[in-house]
Amino acid sequence: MSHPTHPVPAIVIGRLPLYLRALTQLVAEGRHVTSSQELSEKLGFSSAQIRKDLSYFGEFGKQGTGYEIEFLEQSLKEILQVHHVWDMALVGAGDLGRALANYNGFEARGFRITAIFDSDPEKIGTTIGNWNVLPMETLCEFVREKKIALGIIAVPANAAQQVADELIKGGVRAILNYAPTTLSVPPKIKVFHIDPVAGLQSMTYYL
Amino acid sequence: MSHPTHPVPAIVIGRLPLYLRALTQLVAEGRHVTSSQELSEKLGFSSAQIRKDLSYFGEFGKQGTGYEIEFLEQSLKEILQVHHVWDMALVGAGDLGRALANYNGFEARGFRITAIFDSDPEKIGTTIGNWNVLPMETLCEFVREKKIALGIIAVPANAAQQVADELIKGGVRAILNYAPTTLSVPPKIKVFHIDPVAGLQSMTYYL
DNA sequence: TTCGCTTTGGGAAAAAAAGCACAATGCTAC
DNA sequence: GTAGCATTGTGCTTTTTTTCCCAAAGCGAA
Repeated sequence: MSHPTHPVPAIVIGRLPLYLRALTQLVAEGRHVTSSQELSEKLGFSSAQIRKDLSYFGEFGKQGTGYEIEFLEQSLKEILQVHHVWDMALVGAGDLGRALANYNGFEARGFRITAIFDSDPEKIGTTIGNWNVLPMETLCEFVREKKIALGIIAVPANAAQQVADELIKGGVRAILNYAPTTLSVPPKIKVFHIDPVAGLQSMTYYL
Repeated sequence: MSHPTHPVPAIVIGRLPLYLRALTQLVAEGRHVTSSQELSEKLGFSSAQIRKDLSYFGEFGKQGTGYEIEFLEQSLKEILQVHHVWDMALVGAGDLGRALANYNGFEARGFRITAIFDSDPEKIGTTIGNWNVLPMETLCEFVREKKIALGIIAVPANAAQQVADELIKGGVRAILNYAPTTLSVPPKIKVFHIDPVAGLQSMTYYL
């Protein structure tokens, strides 16, 4: 059952993709059954935590045996709604945008870049991978037209808020933000922020 | 005072870089004083949480007034040890490695790429930005020689563990991992993992 | 100076998250 | 069939994290 009656803590949702990633890796190794204990060792969470997280969504395991990997994998994909592929609009055709466009790890995990936008006339019309870089002015309409729910921001910090506003105007409901700045968005819009420097800084504290 | 007697929760350390980023932004806007209330609105944490987080390290504010921005910024930099610049070894000269090498947001925030390594003979010797791509075989010795404490892994998932082992053998103490796989490392080694797809997947749950 | 407004720092309370421990159950070997 | 071992799901406990709240203190106006 993938429709819990009680709300699931966001911190639990944040771990599910990691469980899913580990399961997919096990499938690739030809494995069929695993246990919370094994996942615990692979991922560094306690086995009790893994079992409790999964139990928010139903019963997936067999006592004495563990979890049937393909079944749990499929269940998690449905819970996270990545059993079908999401279209995404990528904004920013700089080095980072190019790296994201050429990254071929999206599709297998439920995502696909549908178009790339940039405001630089030098870049508009150029080709990255299989895409033509489109002008920023067409972003909002494109997103609305194609009912795209996800946007990726890969522009400098000072342009990020403006891009976010355009994406949201077009109807995007979640944003993956690579710009090192906090975005201000309506409460319904989800934002996931990637800031490698923040990660580095929290590690150097310990050195 | 930046030497707490009691250990500070890791979750608090994880927020400090975000406070620092916001403060740097305020400085750039020419501001001199702020409050936990203002930071709260900018960052989306409660003001009480911000005050309590800072109070682990001492008293930085003035009652009735708030925080002197430059002073708090400098204090946080010292706490996080990013008041001086850290050298980093980047492994992987693919699209992502190139994007990281060309990213110019590292240095201002306390980090600098010192060398780039790859195992592909086609890439070794080529130039990325100001760097020559060096052969993987020289990684361990280079890191040891130059006493580099930080490594960035930007290689495919199936090569990541091997690269991590080499970095650690050379003496690296923290790793920024872009490969979509969990690394197994000794307990003293810090790992910060960046997986955009995991972020996307935790957002699609809510859509 | 005094009043009124503002804001911090931190003790205490509340809420959230994690861990413990075990009954229930399944598998395998004999 | 039964003994022995493994593993889940979950109620309960403990720990961690967040929030609440207010005394103390700074500032500016009169």
